[in-house]
Amino acid sequence: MGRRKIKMEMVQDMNTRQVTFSKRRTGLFKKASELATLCNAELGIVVFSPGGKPFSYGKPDLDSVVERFMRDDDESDSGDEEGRARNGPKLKKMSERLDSLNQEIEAEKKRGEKDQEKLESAGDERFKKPIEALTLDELNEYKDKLKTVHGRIEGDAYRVHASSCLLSLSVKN
Amino acid sequence: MGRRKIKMEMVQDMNTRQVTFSKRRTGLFKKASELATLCNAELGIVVFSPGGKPFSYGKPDLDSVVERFMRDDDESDSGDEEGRARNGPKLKKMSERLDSLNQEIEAEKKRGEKDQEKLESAGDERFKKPIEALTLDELNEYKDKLKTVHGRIEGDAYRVHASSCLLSLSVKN
DNA sequence: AACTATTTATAAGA
DNA sequence: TTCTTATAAATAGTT
Repeated sequence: MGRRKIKMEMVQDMNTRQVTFSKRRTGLFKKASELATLCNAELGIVVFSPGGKPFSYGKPDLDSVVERFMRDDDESDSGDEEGRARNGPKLKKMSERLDSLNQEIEAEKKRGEKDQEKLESAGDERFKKPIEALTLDELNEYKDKLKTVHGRIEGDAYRVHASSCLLSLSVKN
Repeated sequence: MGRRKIKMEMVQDMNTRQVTFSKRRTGLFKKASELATLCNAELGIVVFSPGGKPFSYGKPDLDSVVERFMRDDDESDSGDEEGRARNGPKLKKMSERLDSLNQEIEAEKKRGEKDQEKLESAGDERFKKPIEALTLDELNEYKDKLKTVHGRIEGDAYRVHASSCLLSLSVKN
């Protein structure tokens, strides 16, 4: 659709890839809003840029669309394509999902305990209380401490840890 | 993009609208898969046709994208447009969401009790035990009974009732 | 479901 | 990042 046809494979040059993402994300959201308007359809989109930043579009809003989809029992015609579409996290799958999150949380709690031991020996006594009792601010501090203790933590694994703890907190109210 | 330019407003003719939806949904999903491929990006889309049928696309799959988005703390650049994009149901909002669902569940339980009274007087004793103790199969039977008792139940309200009960069950494990 | 005349999206380049 | 423009791609109306 441009000066020349391009191969449908990941754009190698990082710069070009970012530019392509930017342009095409804009185009995709525009198409989405047109579809929503022309057909009075509800829809939601979530995209992560190559850099990991989240973008979203929703009509009337993402939450309601996702919720409606979750609630819908299993009878969706799903799209397909290379990255297969699926019958989303329908109700039945919600429990599996929650289970898996809880397992993650449990696992991370244990890891957290080990980290705490290291922290204690590092002299900081503030984080001895159970992780559920920490405030969000404290959790952020804790996060930084953990980074120090771990030395070099790969971003992804760390993110899971932190978000699992946060989720634990929010679920418990 | 066609024989002539069209106004960006809901297509009036039902038939044309359905055709437009079909063509454009296909186009949208194709654009999505191209974006995902070219930029190695994760993305998920959910759309409801004018007839209310759900369609979805996801790479690697819708679940993981939605989950990742939910976990992501608040720092998303969100898109915009007429149907505003939002910072989705981020972690903090998850608890509110759960609260609201729980309230729904509580309300529906009470309604369920009244229904049960009617059911009892209708002679069926099987559903006296607390709703949490019912199996999914029993719940489905119960569902059908309720339909009978209620006479004519509007689809949407009923759907909320049923899914709330199911969610309640799954959340309790 | 296929076919095109047109409108749109966009790859390069500035 | 924003704009320009040559070209590829999507699609509105038609068959």
